[in-house]
Amino acid sequence: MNVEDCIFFQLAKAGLAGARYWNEQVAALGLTASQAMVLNALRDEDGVSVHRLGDRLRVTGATMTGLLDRLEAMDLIQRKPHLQDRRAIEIFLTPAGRAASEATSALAIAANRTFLADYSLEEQTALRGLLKRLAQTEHQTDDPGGTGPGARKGDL
Amino acid sequence: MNVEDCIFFQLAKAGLAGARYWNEQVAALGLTASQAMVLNALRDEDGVSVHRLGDRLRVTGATMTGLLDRLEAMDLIQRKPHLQDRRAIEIFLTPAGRAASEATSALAIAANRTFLADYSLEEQTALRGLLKRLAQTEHQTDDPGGTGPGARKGDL
DNA sequence: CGCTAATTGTTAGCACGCAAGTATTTTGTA
DNA sequence: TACAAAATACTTGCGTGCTAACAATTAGCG
Repeated sequence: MNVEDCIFFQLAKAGLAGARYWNEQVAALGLTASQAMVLNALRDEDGVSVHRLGDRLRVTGATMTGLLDRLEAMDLIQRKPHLQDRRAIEIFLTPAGRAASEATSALAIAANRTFLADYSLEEQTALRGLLKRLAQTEHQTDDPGGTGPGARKGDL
Repeated sequence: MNVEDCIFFQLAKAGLAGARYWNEQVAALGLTASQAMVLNALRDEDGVSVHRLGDRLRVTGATMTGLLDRLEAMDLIQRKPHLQDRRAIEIFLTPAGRAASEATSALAIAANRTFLADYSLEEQTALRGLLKRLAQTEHQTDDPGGTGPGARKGDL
C-alpha cells in the first residue's frame, strides 16, 4: 500500500492544508490558527473555565495553558480567579480581544466560503458529515489487564 | 458561526483523530505515526534524497531532518553521502528498518480497514476523493509586489 | 575562467498537541 | 471531623511542522 493511499496520511494532510490556509487568513491579525479558534470560541461563551474551553476546542489543558499565555501576553484575554472555586479561573475577552474575536468570526465565515468554493453543495454536506464522524471516532484501546504504555504524540 | 462548524476546525480535528489512532497502532513497534510513514515511504523507494522523501511525505526538509535523526538513532535508517553530488545524501533502510517497514506496512493495511470499518464503500470513495482534493488545495497567496510576511505555523 | 543562481541539507526558534507529574482546592465518605 | 478521592490548572518534556537563516556544493551565463 502506498503511503499516499493511507487514510491517516490523507486525513493529516488535508487537515494541515486547511490549517495553512486558515493561518494565512488570520496572520493579518497577528494571530495563529489556533489562537483565532480560541477567540472564536470565547466570542460565543465568555467567562468560562480552562477545562470547558478545552472541551469545546478538543484540546488538553496543557495546550490551553500555552494558548492562553500567549493570548494574555497580547492583552486579548484575561484570567480572573473564580470567586466560589479557588481552583478555577474564568477567562474573559478584553476589549481588544472582543474586537479581535469579531474580526476572526467574520474571517471564518469568509474563509469557509472561499475554501469550499470549488465544492458542490452535496460534496460540502457529505464532507461535513464525514469529518464530524471521523473527529468523534473513539477506537477504544482494549486493555484487558495489561499496563497500557499510553499513546504517543505526533501529527504526521 | 460556531467554532465546531468551521471547516478548518473540523478538518484539523479529523486529522488529529486519525493520527491518534495510527499512533496507537504503531506504538507497539516503538514508533510514532510520522516515523512509521517515513518507513512506509522508504519501503517503496530506497536510496532517495531528503528532498525527494520530503516531497512524497509533504513535509519540509527541516522536518525531515528531525525525523531522520530519530530514525537513525534507532538504527532503522542510514544516511550515505551521494557519490556524484556532494551536497546530497541517500537514505537507506537498515536490516532492522526493512523489517520495521514491513511491519508498519502490514499495520497500515489493517488499520485502514479497521478505521474505516464503519463507513460504506460509497462513503469511503467519497472521503478519499474529497481528502485528496483538499490536501492538494493551493490557495495561492496573491502577493502583488508586497513583501509577504510569510505564513504562520500552528495546527489548531 | 569567474561570478552569480540555485540547490541541498542542516540549524535555530517558534507554536501546537500530547502524556505525565505537581500543587492547590474541593468533594465525598466514613 | 478527618481522610481519601476527585477536580482544576499549571509545569515539564517530547515529537512534529513551519519559517528563516546558514554553509556547502553545483549549475548557469557572461
